[in-house]
Amino acid sequence: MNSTDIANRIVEAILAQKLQPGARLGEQALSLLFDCSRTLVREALMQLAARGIVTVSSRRGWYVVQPSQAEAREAFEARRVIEMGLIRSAKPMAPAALKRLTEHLKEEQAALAGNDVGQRSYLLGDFHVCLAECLGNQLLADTLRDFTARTTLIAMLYQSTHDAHQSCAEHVAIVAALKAGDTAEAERLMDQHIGQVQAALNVQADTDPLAELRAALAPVGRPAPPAPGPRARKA
Amino acid sequence: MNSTDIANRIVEAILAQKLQPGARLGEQALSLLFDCSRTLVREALMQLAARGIVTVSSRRGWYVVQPSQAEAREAFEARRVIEMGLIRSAKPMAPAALKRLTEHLKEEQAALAGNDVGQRSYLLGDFHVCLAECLGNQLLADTLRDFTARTTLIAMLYQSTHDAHQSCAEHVAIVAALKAGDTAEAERLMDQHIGQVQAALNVQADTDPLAELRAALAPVGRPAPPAPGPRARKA
DNA sequence: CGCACCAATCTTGCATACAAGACTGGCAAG
DNA sequence: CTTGCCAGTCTTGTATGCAAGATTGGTGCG
Repeated sequence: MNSTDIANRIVEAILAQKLQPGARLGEQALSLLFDCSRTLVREALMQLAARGIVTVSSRRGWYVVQPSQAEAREAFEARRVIEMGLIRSAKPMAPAALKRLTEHLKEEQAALAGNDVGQRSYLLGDFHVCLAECLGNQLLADTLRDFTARTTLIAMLYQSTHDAHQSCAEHVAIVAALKAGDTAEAERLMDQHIGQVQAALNVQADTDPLAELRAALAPVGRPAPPAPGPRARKA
Repeated sequence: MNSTDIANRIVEAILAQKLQPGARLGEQALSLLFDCSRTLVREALMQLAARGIVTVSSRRGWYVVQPSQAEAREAFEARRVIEMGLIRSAKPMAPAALKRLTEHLKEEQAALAGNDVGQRSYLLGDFHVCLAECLGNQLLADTLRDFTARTTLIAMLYQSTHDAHQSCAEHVAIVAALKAGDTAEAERLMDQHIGQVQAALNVQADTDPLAELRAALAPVGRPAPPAPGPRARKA
């Protein structure tokens, strides 16, 4: 169990939505959990900080990042740029690569049939990483994994209502287009797909900095109280 | 002087071609240099390892990465995908952003006039980072910085013969196209530019694993001895 | 002369100790 | 009741110590 393993475990937990944005990652707690010294935990957290997945507040603690609205926009924009560009410049895919993607889609569908929300979330995100690998670029695949972790956190933070079944169907359509050699169509579908995911975010927060608190503190069984209008400050 | 500062210093040194690929980065040497304990150096190196800029060989030492041919291809491909996609999806640029790019071009030209090869290399690479920032995506800009460090190392490793003056002229043309609002032309120019840089690599090494040694050990004042043909092994 | 072996040395891997900032809860003064 | 203060506790920040693998240079044997 070295520091890279610990970092990977944390990333996987995020991809499976088992770690919320803002979750505390205490050095001692992790060292107990992984049965090692704080040194290794610290090294893992440092690596994740370099990848923009956790942040450290001086002498206060380590936390899973909570992307702001602007960062959320950048993350989706980045994924759109990379994935569309990747498809655009793709050469015809090898049969083995297509087979692997098809296998992945099967796994997604199996997870949708089951009850494991974590596995479902993980596979839906991993599709994009898998696609990058199949298109022949491990470097971009690794980059996309980090960006996917970020968008997963964003989806949790902004209470995305995106439907997993729809996502999977879109993945299927993308692979079908690739299989047919129609990269232009695949690119269009990918653009639409990322747009769908992004559009599902609940972005009311951009005019109401207390939205998160308000939602969290809303009385149970009733919808959150509406945000007071700008005039309310003077009332 | 914290670990992030140390990491940044190392990245800057690479971008300025002051650290060769394969350069040894001993923990103790760096701790002496930066007047701190090995702990901080180690954290910095861990961050850089997570970003793919250094590697560690167990109990042997830390080294600046030496990208393979395949990794070189991936790095250029990744930059092409990101930068072209970024330009393609660019909205018309703000005057302030265009001003900043123009300033940058001036700096490049000043460096070309001067003798500081490090500054020259740094600015030529930083243009791309700067462009990404001006196009409004800090996340991709940071990603590109790491990829640029990588391609800089590749250029050193494969003895690129690319001309700095030509690169700068191409940057000028790209900014001109952006200023004119002609993103299609800018995209085309960027594609061509990255292609030029990539094409300047001396890729004879792919059939001759000893190319590096042969070049390094060539008698001064004469070109490197030609690689013996495949038959030479039997001779 | 060549080769295997071994000790000395160097380097990282990991744990632990201690220092110092940040937060919490209680207590007392207003 | 509110507010300011202070001690106790928790958490990270940094250095250092020791263990163990890797390398190297020398030495003795064949």
